[in-house]
Amino acid sequence: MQHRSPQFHNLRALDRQFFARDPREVARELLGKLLIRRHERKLLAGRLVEVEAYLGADDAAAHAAAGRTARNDVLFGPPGHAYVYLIYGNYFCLNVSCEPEGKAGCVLIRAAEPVDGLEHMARSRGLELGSPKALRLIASGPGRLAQAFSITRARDNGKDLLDAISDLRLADDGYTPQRILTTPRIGITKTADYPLRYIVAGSDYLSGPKKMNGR
DNA sequence: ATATCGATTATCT
DNA sequence: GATAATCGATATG
Repeated sequence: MQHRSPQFHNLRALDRQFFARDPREVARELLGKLLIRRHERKLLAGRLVEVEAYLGADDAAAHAAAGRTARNDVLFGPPGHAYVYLIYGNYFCLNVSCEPEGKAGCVLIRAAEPVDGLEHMARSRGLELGSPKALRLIASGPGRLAQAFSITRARDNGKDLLDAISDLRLADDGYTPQRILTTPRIGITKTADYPLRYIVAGSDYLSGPKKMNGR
């Protein structure tokens, strides 16, 4: 018997053209969309509440700024694909490639509200679901989110996130966030003043200090 | 060949 | 609020 979550009514794939645009537009419109993962026969899902745009040569904080390398190759490829990299030797970060093929740009997926597969994600994060704070710790940060969804570079870098068959994808269930705020990006030193972080106002599942979240 | 630096997080004080 | 952990990419000699 297949369990079907009520949140998954009217699930639509996103268009390739949706991602073939400036990362700033894509980032803003990605808020509220679903990240969906199939892992070890489990369905995992989260609603995006925090993302950041990274541009090309004119954005020194972007991995693409120094040009195309083996590491960032996906950023210069077709839009809508996963760019996964290791950060600080400890965690992975998930990005979606943007812009038409040949031009670099991406959106970093920083936080999501857990929607389905909470038990499995909590276990991946080493959390006990009993405590009220556990929900907030599942995917409130790029490293945490990758861990919750079992995302690694070896497993996921380069994957097409629009393929309905893929075990990692982005989809639209028609939900639209009420209010969106922009702030400077978190954790960078170069071009640190660009307001390229987009968050769902008032969400309980954001990363970073409260002052960065409009409170 | 060696040193430094991160698009972070957990665990302290 | 401060710091250790940890390793690949990049800078420096």
